[in-house]
Amino acid sequence: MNTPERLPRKFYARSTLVVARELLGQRLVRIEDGRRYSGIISETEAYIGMDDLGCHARSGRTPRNESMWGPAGYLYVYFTYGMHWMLNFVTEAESFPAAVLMRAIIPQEGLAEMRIRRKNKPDRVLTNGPAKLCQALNINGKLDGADSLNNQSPVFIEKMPAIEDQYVHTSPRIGLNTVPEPWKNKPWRFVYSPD
DNA sequence: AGCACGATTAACT
DNA sequence: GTTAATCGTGCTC
Repeated sequence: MNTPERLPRKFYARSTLVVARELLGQRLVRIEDGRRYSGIISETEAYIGMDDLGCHARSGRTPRNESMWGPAGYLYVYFTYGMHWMLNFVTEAESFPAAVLMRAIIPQEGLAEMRIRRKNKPDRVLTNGPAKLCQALNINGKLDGADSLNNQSPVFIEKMPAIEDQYVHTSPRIGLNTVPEPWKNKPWRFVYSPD
């Protein structure tokens, strides 16, 4: 069986909405101590530029959101709610701040270790949230600003067959409680529902 | 220096 | 359905 290729940088250097849609069905991989932990991406959200008032880039370039201005395919990992990490892949042209948030994956490899990291919660809630998948894959701020296309990268995405539109739906982004319209209800969340 | 709140989660009623 | 946990960040004074 062939080793899947990683998505090329050109994949990420496009419209964030297209990248967020097409990342559904692709395989998120975390390598740690030579072991693989992975899952199929099943939920994403797009955050697009300084004009998007739901995006961290809205308040300009700061140490926290610096990675969003970097090259496509780099990681933007940030800390929130005093306890949670979130994983994003940077998109579009360098110096344009945009990224796709990983909101859920369907676990594939490394389930046993994921269960331990997730406190033996039921499998159905192992990686069905942005902070949950970071916990299961042990993703934290040390990975912020890393290039997922570097050969040594411990986090990257492997190419898998595209998902048909029939299995995809969109909705407003989650958790933007105090974000004004029209940004609050932009249908920039993408969900892959198999079956 | 102080403060309000967050791209959430888990544990409640 | 509601709410506590928990603290870095950005904004105001």
